Amino acid sequence: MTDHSIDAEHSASILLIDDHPLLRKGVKQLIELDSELNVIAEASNAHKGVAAAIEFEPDLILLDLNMPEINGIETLKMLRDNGVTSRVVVFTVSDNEEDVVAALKAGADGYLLKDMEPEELLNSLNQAALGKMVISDRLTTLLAEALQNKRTKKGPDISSLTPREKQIIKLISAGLPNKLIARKLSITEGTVKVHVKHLLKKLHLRSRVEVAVWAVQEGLDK
Amino acid sequence: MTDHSIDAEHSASILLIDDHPLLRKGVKQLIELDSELNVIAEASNAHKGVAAAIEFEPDLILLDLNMPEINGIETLKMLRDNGVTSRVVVFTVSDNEEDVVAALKAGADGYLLKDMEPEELLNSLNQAALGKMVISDRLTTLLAEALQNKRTKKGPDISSLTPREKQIIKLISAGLPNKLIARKLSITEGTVKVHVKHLLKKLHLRSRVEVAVWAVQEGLDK
DNA sequence: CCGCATATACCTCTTTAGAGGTACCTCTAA
DNA sequence: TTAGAGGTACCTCTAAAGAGGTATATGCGG
Repeated sequence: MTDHSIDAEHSASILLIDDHPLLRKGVKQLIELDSELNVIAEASNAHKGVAAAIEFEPDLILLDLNMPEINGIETLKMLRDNGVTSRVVVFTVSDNEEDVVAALKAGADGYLLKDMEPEELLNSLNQAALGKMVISDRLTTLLAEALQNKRTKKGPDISSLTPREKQIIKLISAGLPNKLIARKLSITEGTVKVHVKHLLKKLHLRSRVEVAVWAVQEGLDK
Repeated sequence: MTDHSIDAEHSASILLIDDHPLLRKGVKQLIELDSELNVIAEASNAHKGVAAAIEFEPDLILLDLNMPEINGIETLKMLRDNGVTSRVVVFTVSDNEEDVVAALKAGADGYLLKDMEPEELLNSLNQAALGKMVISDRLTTLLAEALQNKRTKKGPDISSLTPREKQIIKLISAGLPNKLIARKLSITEGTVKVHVKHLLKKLHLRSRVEVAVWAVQEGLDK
């Protein structure tokens, strides 16, 4: 019994989703070299991956793009639609611009190429587990060009928000707790929580703090 | 039994701190006309006021400035030092610039003059209860001048923060929960909570959301 | 007319945040 | 050398936040 429950505080749990068993094996062995990282589950396709993500709630999901039937982008959307809030890092051989942009727009928290150095991969995964966006260095130029061409700068999509939700965002950004928001709008706190929940899902954000920061940066807080 | 527990969600509790019994009586009668506002306690001096604030945890505190022995500004500082996070609105006859600036720098959430119209007072108190800063109209010019003369624009004081606390602020602004902050700094979640607690007290803020918004607006989030 | 989106309400449940306290260690200034 | 500030750790306790579910009323476009 190697139940190191104390380590639970400090080691990040990882779910691998990739259709190549050999690659999963290799990545798993590599990751196990790092005491801060821990592979808690593996999945060979989108359906199994989503199920595993829901069951194990990993801190981090390593997701392959080129999978049969359902590709990585679709898998990522399925994960988000099923309420999975784990950090998702795409791990693929494709340095195709469309793939990179599509993954990031779909809410990926990172995009790593499979030909990177093992030490670099471990380092990147640690950063990702800590909430940092990780992108392979080779992609920076590509990303810069993608941003120049299309002003796709919007991560979250404001247009999908209802008037009520925009109203809630302003109040969150003013630092008000749900109870005060409820009083101000003359609705119950429970209803405010529903709106906040919807907001987080639509914007692919993880907490009201991220909503507030995003709103202030986008100038939506007034 | 008139236990309108349902109204508790919607009516703001108020503590009056003023050394004039007659004025307290008058204000209380006025406030009781508004079903959204409810005077739950009164105090005639600073000590009783602080004790009452700790005991009743009112949503809003109406605070007189000109009191014998301990004045309103000192009372306000005592309240904050004792962990009272209620909204505090100064209610006084003084339109003296030093008083206004001192009250606001000490963390007052409003500054209302006693010669204002009753309806206006009720309206202002409702706004204050909802988290809005309320200032009597007559003071706007005065405030503008005060800001021109001294660049006293800093509400919270950044200089009092330790390096560790500034570090925590950046991570909060990045949207990280305490657990991830702890991992990133290789300390325990409990210790992170201690730092956050100190931050909130020093900056006179009420939640990590307010910290994040403030940091982003001040450009401290990087 | 139906189906869908929106807004509201209420419910349970778990996790996160925050207040309060004690304690220990290190460094520095009085 | 002592006192204080800063950082860390751990403890309990309450409140807030968020996920999940069900349900009702309204308005609007097919």
